[in-house]
Amino acid sequence: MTEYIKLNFTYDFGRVLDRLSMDPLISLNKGERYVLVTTGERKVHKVQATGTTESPTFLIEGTTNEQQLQTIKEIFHFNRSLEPIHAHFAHTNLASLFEEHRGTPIIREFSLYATLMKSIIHQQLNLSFAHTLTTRFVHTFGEQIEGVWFYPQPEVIGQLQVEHLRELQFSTRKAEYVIGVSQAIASGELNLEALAQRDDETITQTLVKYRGIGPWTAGSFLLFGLGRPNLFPLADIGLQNALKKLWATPDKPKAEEIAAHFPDWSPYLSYASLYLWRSIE
DNA sequence: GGCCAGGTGATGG
DNA sequence: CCATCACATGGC
Repeated sequence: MTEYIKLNFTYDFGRVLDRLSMDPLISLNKGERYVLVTTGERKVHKVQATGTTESPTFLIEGTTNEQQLQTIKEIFHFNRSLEPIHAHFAHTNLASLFEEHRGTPIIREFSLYATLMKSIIHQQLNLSFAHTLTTRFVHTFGEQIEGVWFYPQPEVIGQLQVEHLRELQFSTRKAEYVIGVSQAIASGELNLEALAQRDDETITQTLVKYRGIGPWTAGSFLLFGLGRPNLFPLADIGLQNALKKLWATPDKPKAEEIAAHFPDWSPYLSYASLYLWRSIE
């Protein structure tokens, strides 16, 4: 069935498509203003913008129940207004940044498992090679449904040997990480859907017990997997570079120098992170 | 050719 | 507990 959505806040879907188009595994059409969403339930949903940035409306195809519709709304930030966030940053030192990127939402990854796999694969790699590796991973072990690629299921990856991923040019360590985390999920020891109900701190403490998941990856899971609003990954090189540029300093700011602004930016640190990343893309 | 990349775990003090 | 280092490979 097709659902119609109308938002009562500024929302720039063009920017959303620009962002999503950086991921080679996502099918979208900028001209026709739609993206095909591949959820963890292995269903394809078409989300198409029909309105404007100031008066945003959307058509959502392929949902068969209310839960799926809610998932889509959460992925696209349709259920949370951006206005309070812009109002909050209007009187901070990031005001110009937020004005420049007005209406940019946090877009979540399409599945929690995919979030972890993608984050681990992307660790310490330049974006170009990271995309190559992720695409090989999905094309080799994933599944194509209705012409769209889905991430593999954890059961499939959990049964692989390190050599299988080495062939795709994974490092030995990265292969171990990906397989190990997949095994934990496949066995039921690690239940991401249940974990998602807990608070940020509990989720981080649970995830970092697994080899290959450190603070950065846990932060990515919270921010991009769950859309949590108050995350700022201090260790992230991209954010350090973005602030260096914004503040026009010769060196990257130290963690303490960045953290000093957290009181001003909270409880929306995630949006500060997101808009800073945008500023260097 | 050297340094870096949307880090992490192991090691040694 | 903190600083340092190996890891693995492509991009520039």
